Amino acid sequence: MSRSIIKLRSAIRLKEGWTLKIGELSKATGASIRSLRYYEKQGLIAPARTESGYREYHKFAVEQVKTIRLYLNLGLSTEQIAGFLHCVLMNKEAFCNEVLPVYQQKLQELDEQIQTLVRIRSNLEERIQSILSVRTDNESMEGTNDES
Amino acid sequence: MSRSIIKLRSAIRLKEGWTLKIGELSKATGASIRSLRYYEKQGLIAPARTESGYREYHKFAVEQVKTIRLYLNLGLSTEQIAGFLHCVLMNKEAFCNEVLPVYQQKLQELDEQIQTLVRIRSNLEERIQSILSVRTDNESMEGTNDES
DNA sequence: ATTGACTCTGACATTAATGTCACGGTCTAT
DNA sequence: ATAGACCGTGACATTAATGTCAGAGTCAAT
Repeated sequence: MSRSIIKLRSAIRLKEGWTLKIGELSKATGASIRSLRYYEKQGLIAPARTESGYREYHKFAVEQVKTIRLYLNLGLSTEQIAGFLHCVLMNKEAFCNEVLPVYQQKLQELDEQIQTLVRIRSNLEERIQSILSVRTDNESMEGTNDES
Repeated sequence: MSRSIIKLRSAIRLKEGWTLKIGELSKATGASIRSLRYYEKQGLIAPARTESGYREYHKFAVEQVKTIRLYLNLGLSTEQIAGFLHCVLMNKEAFCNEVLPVYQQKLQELDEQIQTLVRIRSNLEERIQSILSVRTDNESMEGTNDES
């Protein structure tokens, strides 16, 4: 079909670097192709499409995806990220009012999780010490039977 | 069919309290019926069956289930628990050699998880402080156009 | 006998991001 | 035009314990 149009598009893409295909974006960002498609389904990124259906990412998508991954690494969900991504891509984070409440909620969740883990850790530590002290006692009275 | 046998069995159960049905065990332990069946499938508990197929738990099963839940609350998996449950039900924990390595591995996992969460927490805290300080700066410049 | 409470099994759902596979279309260099 | 690399969609899997439902059988009291 319209070969000439496709060739023109290709020439532009190659010469000016305006767009990336999904594999190129994946390499540029470290996100897997699978993840890039997932981010799109979650409404975090909306690439254009070529006539043949290929995703066509603007070069700014590289920074956009890196930003998404930064927030994911903070433990935020794609849904939470979707709530302020549009703003933070255009402004400094501090000027996006949606960010702070999400951060503060996440901070509270983290504190609860840490507290839980630390409590379990203490319990476990005590039990280990208890076992070790019994072992020490028994070593000092050589002659008793260990069992599994 | 053999009504007399069933009646005899029932009489024994009621008079001596030798066995519990699953609902009774559930109430006695706080574990849901669903969970009790799950523990059985995971090999943690093996109730007898009546002629009609009902689970028939020995009264010691109450302590057994409470023990299982104690270990689950320490974050151990049913598979790990299965590895030493038999021993700890008959001996003191300290005499079961399978326990300590599991505890130590779990302790290490906990330390890693806590470390990760604390790291994320610090990052988040910094970002929150950064946003708050920007907000404060802007408030104090109310009406001025100066910028540093 | 009937009823209501209890039990049985088996199956599907839950959470969230990612991996992986199958099958088929597109692009590009030869 | 053909091969090989790339891309598309859709589906299933992953983890672990638990919830929930459906359909059917059992028990006990009337």
